[in-house]
Amino acid sequence: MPREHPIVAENSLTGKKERVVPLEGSRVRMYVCGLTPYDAAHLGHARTYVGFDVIRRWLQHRGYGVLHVQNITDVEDKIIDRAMQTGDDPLLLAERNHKLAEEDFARLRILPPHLTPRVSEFIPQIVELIERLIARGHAYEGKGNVYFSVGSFPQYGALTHPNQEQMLEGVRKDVAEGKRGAEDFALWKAAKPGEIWWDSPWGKGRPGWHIECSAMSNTLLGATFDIHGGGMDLKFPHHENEIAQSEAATGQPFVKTWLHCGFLTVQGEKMSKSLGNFVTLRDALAKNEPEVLRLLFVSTHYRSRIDYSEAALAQSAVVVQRIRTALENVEHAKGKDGRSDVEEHRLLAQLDHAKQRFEQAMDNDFDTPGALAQLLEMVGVLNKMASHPVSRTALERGELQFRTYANVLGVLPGAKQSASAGAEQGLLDLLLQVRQEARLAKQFAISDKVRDGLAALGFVIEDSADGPRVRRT
RNA sequence: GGUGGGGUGGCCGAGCGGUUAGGCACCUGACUGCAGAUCAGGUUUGAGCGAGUUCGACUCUCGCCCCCACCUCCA
Repeated sequence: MPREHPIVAENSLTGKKERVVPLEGSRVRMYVCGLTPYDAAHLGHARTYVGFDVIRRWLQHRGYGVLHVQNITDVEDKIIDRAMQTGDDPLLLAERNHKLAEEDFARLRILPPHLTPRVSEFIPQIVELIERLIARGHAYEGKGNVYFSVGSFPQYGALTHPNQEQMLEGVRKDVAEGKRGAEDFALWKAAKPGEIWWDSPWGKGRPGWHIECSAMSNTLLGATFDIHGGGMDLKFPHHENEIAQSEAATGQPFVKTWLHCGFLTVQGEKMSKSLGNFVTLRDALAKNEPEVLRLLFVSTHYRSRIDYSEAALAQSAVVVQRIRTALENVEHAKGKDGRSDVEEHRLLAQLDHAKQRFEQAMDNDFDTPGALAQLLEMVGVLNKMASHPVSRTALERGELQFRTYANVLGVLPGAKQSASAGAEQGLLDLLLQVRQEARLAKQFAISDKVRDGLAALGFVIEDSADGPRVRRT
């Protein structure tokens, strides 16, 4: 259990930075609004989930036990529409897309949530919650639909402070059957012909949007929990309605800290399926290392907007390569185990300083750009350690520290295939040997021809004090 | 229109009432046959505009301009 609680985070509910102190011991209960998997996951989704992944990793690094629940909204209008078009079973369609998204997220090194509840698995809990809301006078049935009575919950709007007009404009016109207050929203929708349905005390139907998150979080995390997150766009009406449903049903505060991620934009516009300007995560992963995408995401604060572009991605790739090079330099330096000296102590002290500032940055509302700056500071120190060279012990200590913090951001690149295997490796070694001999004989035209030729084939040769190094592009 | 967030050096992007953010790009030097990597240093006397508070503001206050998001489904 952490001895103290150094982390502060900006709570969307209050707009202020608040100390993160778990409601119960050192255990943080976190609910993140997940995907509605009617289609492939795109980079915008990736941004949000990497954001919460880093938050979770930092909480864990600080000694908290995080229970991470992230739902899958597998019963929803868009899924039903899509399934109707293709003739698919809506639940199977959702499950299929979810599996694909899960694979993508895993490749992005996003830690899987501990629980991934589906709406279709929580129908009894949802029905029970709606019944409770009706019993408490916060909901009513009309023509097979059930609505939440916004008027019965005077505290409505704590998160986004919508005015009356907004609440009225915010309602959906197509589900107005049997509705009393224009600002009321659906908890249960009567089934239309051909739609998926479940039996309920109000007839055949399905849950409205919003209610599933209240039912699932209440069942899995309790009436009150620590952190609830999602994209900025979910604040209104989704999260506002969740608060109303949950607090009206339990009479207890719903969530202590609300965290919202900013958007990924393309040329200044939000990346979304409806705008058609999205890049699927799968495509992005086919063209970029996962660490490059993560680095792009963490180089901006989680609440800020990230403008996606090829140029930004290219810049991230350069930084990832810089990290990889530093680790390679350290690896090579380990072979020549130097002496501990004053310089070594100075470098270790610099490393320690960067570590402290990294921690300060992360403690301060998960300031990943600030933390990244310190991580790159460590890269510089590591390179100095590699060229000094210092003792093997110091190198190993430095490397371990660096890896620990790089892992918090999830930007530690995996080793690239150093070269190749079998006969190819033999040919490569032979060419390098011939090139070395040419260099020693000052036959630079020949040695450069070998280097250029190999570069064209994807093998970059870099000469160093202790021989040539091969890197694959 | 309402609500919320923001406008920082060529580009990306933080913190902070006075002390170098960091990266990318570019230039110079060291190292190298050259290149690359790395290190050292430098470039733009940074802060949308105007006014105010202050010994001092990029950081606080007010006004104006502009951008984005939410207000319909949305991560």
